[in-house]
Amino acid sequence: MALVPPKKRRGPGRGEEAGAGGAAAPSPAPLRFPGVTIYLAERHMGRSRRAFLTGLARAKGFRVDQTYSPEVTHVVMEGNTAVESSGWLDRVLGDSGSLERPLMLNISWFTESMAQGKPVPVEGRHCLRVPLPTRSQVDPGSLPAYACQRHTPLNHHNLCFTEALETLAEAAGFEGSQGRLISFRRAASVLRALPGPITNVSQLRGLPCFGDHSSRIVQELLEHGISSEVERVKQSERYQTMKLFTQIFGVGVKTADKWYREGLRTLEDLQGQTRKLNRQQEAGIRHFEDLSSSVWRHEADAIQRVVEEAVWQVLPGASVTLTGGFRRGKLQGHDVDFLITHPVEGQEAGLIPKVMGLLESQHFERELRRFSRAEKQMLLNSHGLYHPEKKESLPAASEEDIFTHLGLEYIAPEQRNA
DNA sequence: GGGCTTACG
DNA sequence: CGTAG
DNA sequence: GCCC
Repeated sequence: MALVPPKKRRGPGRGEEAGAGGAAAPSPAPLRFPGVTIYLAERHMGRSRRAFLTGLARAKGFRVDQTYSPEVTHVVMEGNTAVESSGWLDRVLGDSGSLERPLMLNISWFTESMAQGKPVPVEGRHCLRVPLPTRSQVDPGSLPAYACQRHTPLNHHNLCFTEALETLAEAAGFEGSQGRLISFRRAASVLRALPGPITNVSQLRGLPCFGDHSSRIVQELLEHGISSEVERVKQSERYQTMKLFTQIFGVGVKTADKWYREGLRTLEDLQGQTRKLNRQQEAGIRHFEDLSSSVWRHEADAIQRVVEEAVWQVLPGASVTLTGGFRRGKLQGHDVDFLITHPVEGQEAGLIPKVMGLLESQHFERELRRFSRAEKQMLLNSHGLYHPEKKESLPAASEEDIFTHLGLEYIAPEQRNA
């Protein structure tokens, strides 16, 4: 496995700006969301509104391009119909890239993202509604029955339907119906592999994993834009509580169900009494917020560089590879997975504790410098301590000296696993 | 009506 | 019983 | 719930 080269920071690549007619860009904020490039389709939006929205987004650190290019990840159109959006996309993409199509979104995704000051995860309601009649028929029959025989992109064309089916799968799991769970999941997976949106129930004919129930859900969504069954499930106290509880690290369906039957409903209910939580669950609740906050791809890249540095100090020649969701192209995740290997089998034995120790000592070092600056107004570097106001330098003769000058008790290296 | 991923702590 | 990819 |  090749070593991962230190990645160059991506240039801003704000897209061909400037053009002649573009509204004078008032010093846009630095780009904050690598991996998200917005294109606002002017149709139904109008030039002035488009310029206004562009300025708004750029001020919040979004990249907004004035012309369409393959780098665009999110196309936002005013209005709520995809009837002309697919035609629009066909025109701008030409025959070239059938893969790597951008997300086609209505203005709700844009306004929600502006309100939150960050790109919100794309959900079904953000997608352009697909009208009933249309050409672009999906060719069934040829779709293999196993997901491992199909190409399944992260971004696809049937989010409204897959979300609904995934909800039913999840709810089935909460009721202990593993069979139903897997069936709904397979049906959703099939839709993720289709080359275009389902626009008519007839297109489900012949697709694997689609029986009466899943087909009915899609039909309801096509006809009413909503499925009463799915809505009922999402509203239910049972679903909401089970979802909350099973999100806790260390809590599965069995435990969540037991708690539900005992009448518990909220995280506070769980913390309330000295409930018999095991260590894992206790940590799961304590770090609930942290574990549910999201990590962006560029943050994962930054973490990779940190991990690489530490790993290479301990084991030169080792390779650190990003795996998990980010390897599959996700822009957002809730953890960062690495695979660490070395060409000589066995060399990696015992690596992890060593790397942890190294990172922790780095953390201790960082804390020492932060303490020095914040509490003592002194700058600490490898040469020693410096007081910028008094302009005095305190060369570091020994570590003990530094601790003494900072008024700290000396902490031996083996006690620095912070 | 049986099967629905698998290994590990 | 839980977690992981 | 869907497939065999």
